[in-house]
Amino acid sequence: MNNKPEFPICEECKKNISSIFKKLTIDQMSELSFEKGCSFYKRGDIIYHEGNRPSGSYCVSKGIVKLFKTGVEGKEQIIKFAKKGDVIGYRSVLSGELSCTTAKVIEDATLCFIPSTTLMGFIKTNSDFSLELMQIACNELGVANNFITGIAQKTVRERLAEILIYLKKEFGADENGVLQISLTREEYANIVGTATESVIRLLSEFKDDKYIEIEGRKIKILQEAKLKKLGNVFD
Amino acid sequence: MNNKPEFPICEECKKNISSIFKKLTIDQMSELSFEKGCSFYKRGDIIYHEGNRPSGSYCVSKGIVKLFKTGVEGKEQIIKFAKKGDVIGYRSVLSGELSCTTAKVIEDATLCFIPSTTLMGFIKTNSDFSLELMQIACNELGVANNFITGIAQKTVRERLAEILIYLKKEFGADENGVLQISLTREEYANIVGTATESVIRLLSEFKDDKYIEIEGRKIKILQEAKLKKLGNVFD
DNA sequence: CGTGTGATTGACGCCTGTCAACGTCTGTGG
DNA sequence: CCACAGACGTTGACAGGCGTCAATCACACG
Repeated sequence: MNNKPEFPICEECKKNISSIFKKLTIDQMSELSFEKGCSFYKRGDIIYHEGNRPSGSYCVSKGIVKLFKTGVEGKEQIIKFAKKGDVIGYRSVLSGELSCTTAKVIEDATLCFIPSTTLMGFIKTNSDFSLELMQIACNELGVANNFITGIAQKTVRERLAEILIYLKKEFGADENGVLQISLTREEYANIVGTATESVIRLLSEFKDDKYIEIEGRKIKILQEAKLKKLGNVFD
Repeated sequence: MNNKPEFPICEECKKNISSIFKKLTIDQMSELSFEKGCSFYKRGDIIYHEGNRPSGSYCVSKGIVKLFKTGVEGKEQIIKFAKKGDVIGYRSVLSGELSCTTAKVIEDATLCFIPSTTLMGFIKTNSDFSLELMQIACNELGVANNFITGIAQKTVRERLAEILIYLKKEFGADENGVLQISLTREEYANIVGTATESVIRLLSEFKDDKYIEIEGRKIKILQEAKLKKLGNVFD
């Protein structure tokens, strides 16, 4: 009957345990509801561009967004994925710098826009919220440090195995073990830092070794333990 | 006459423009002076270990400290260097996680220890201080993202050129252009993510190309512009 | 049906990691 | 004072992982 995408309610977001907004007061929640904007995006849409001065941050209500930097030669380096409950674009707002990444939609998404002034207001008046945000930033910093170490020390093969495990853990798999997230070969390459052809060849090898099954962009994890071992992933 | 190393005064640190403590109130400054500990460390000393739960953070008053993660095979990956005015160990305190790096002294150092409770107290009661700290964390996150992109996309040669430029910018050079910071070949390798032998060979090549001069650990930058071009460094 | 994007495969070769041997320097202990 | 150990630096040989280029195929879309 009504095919219009649903407009997200902040209260709903607040209930989400992982949401930073749970620390907001009632008044601040209504302020947020009033100030925030909300938009629907399709795969390929760009939320914000690297190098621009951001006017606010975004909260992902639905869908998946990739954040990437553009290196020399124009090659993308995917820095992270954001899904429901994640806040993106806060780094540049807080540090007062230009955006260091571009945010692009991978899976049709709904995002709420939070103006810088609103966000900064919350930070200045609500220390719990502020601390929560700080925790997120610091956690992300730890993840980045791990990423650096992995990319610097592991082989492409190991990193690819690792990323498959990560994607399963982060975005889940269906009842058959097929990864929920769907990425192009090039996107895989842009995560692990290699050439598209290398990804294709290595995925083929994983398939030959019966670690995974491939059907187009659908990747089914058959032997997670073997992949973990290969990728030096310890839980 | 008096060869004892000088004990740093917080007030002095506060004057330092880059210090986050400039946002503290008078009362908080005296609290900090009262609560803080201070120690002297020699090259090779470890400030804190990866995997431990930290009891506080440290402010570098003098010297240089390297922060590194230990990857598989025990190889170090240097994540960052900290020098006068930098605060280290705050990430795990704020995120409530275990330390994700080890901090080791590279150049004899003086550090002030700030207990977690003191730091958290400041954060909860002083939103300016809190914001300042958040800016530091977010800035560091941006640096990490750059690092990831570089290490994923650039060749070892490019990264080595880049790091030489970075070290000059960050730690300066004497009147002859010799880098102030002194690192072993292995440490260079652990920054750019390569083998020690590769660093040695590439530094030799840079020398042959007259980009640098080498005398033991002293590295003199001869042609910064060429190195910048090689490393794809744009100011 | 032409066009464009993404996936695949093969050929080729260089960059880089690994292994091994050796040189240099410093500090330590006999 | 010398021998020795240990850390660090250097060089050569060698293989193979991985990037690059090019051609082809599959598939969706206007």
